[in-house]
Amino acid sequence: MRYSKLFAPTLREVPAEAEISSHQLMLRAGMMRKVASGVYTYLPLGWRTIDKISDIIREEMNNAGGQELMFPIIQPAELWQKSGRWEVYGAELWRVKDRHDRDFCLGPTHEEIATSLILNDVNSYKQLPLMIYQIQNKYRDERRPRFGLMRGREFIMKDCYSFDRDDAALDVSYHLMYDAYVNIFNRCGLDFRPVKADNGAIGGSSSHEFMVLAESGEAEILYCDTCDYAANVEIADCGKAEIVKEAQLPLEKVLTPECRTIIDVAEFLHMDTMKTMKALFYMADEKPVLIFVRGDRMMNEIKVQNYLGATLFYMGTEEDLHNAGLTQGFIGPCGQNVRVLLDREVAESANLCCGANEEGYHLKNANFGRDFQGEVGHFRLVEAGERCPDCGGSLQSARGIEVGQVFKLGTKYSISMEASYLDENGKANPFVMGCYGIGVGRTMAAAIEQNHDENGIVWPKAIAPFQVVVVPVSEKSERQMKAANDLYAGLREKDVEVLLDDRAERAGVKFKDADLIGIPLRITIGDKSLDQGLLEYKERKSGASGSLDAADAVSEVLRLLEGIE
RNA sequence: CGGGACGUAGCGCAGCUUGGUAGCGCACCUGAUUUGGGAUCAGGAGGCCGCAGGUUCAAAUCCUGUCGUCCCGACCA
Repeated sequence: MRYSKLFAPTLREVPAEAEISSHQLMLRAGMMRKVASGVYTYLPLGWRTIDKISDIIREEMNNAGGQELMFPIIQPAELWQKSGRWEVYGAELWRVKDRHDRDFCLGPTHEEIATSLILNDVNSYKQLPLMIYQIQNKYRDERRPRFGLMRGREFIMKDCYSFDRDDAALDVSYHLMYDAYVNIFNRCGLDFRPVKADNGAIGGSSSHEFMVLAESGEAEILYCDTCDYAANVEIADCGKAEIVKEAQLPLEKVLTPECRTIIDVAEFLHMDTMKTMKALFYMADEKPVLIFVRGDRMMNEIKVQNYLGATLFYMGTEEDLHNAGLTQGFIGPCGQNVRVLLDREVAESANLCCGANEEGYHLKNANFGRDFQGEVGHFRLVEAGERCPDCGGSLQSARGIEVGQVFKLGTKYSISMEASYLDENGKANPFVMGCYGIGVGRTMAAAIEQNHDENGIVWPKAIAPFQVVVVPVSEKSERQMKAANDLYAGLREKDVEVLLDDRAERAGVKFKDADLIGIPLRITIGDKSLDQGLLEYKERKSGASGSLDAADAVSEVLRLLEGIE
């Protein structure tokens, strides 16, 4: 590509709307432009990288046995009504009507469509396993689109669906995909970690997320410093801490006027917050429930919701609180009429302080079993520094960008959509499914988050829009242009993606742009070195520079490229 | 959806308090001089000041509404 013809409008200044590096750099490097909130045009440079990532994904998916196809974006409401998600998915589902006032949606994901395809065209165990995937735009009417491509309303996703005859076969498919994902993100040059994850709205039995480690990541992960345990904080577990044995003291009711928060109470009674418990009041499918965790801990909504199996789950309003007959600020588990969930730490600790269910009073030395009852479980967020649940090592915290997720769906969709196959005995069984997603644009953004410096993007070679940029210092110098054109032609012949900066710009501008758009290798052609029969190179990432023989430039460049990651 | 902020040229901003009909830097076009890390000078093009009402002789500026955008929280590739 000749730079003079390339449509890549670079910006010197950072657009005010962009907050994080990847968003700023994609705009500055002329890779994309915003059309509406969470909706973007990919310009040629951005699209080339999207293409490179897509190609890597395709190769690995095909190697794992996947077959590419293309589902429609527009999907009829009936399919979603059948699976039950037309109601459950909520406002995020982008609903549209046709001219006959019939309901459709723009696909946020394709479990329904995939299942309905298989339901019609796959009938026998002999056709299994089957793995189908596509790379396509997805639509989610996000409450808050954010950070450019990180969270858009329209985004490019690779989604894959596996159909197997039983759980054991699903295991095989799942691991094939898991390994393919590891390969994909490695090939994209990303520093990432697969972590255990919640299944969320998609449902199913188990799941892993692939997290690219970055400070700007929206997710918090915990990983063990000793073994390979790693999990999203939403579902992270921890090993047991030693409980200091303590004799149970008599229950005592104390006056605590105006002490409505844990901090107030702890200060007023001169005790540590870890000797208190706090009450969280939620509505689960319209029924009130109280969750108690130690005063210094945070409740884990996901774990509680999963435990309750609730679809509608939200923190109770003051009205809900009133209806349940609770006194805000003084809620305790003793003699409680509302359903009580106790974090296991609360059940295991002795002599905690809790609300007395009476305005202005708390109870000291409350003990599980003796003074209060409840369903015990793991209902709190695990924190960095706690014990690894697998090996007892220390858990570390990191932030990550979720670029992919693999799910074991089981029979959730095949049962609701009545998709089954006949086994050897002629008996109908529901397909056992898995689904596997990769955010392609998000992967690109994550790669930039992880690979940039003050001058711009530093692309990993595998996903750079061009591998080499050839920069003649002056486009007016005939011999520079001759050398540049020769090298350009030679590299193209070797299938190297090369950009020839033939613009009538000063060298400084060309260098700045080359750095900004992040081309891994730059070849500079100037009179000084040409006089000695040499060209100059500079590696974007390492900054390493030197000369190479002009007469043998093509093979020298190929050799240099070999050494760049 | 709750909280906060902002909409003035492609991008970054000033002007608004105290109303008088729009300005700066970058980018863009022409010419000259330059030419190895975002050149200099001269000339030029580009804006219904988000939109709609209202107040006023007069509105970018004051008032109301509306739309859009961004950030923080609850949700997810």
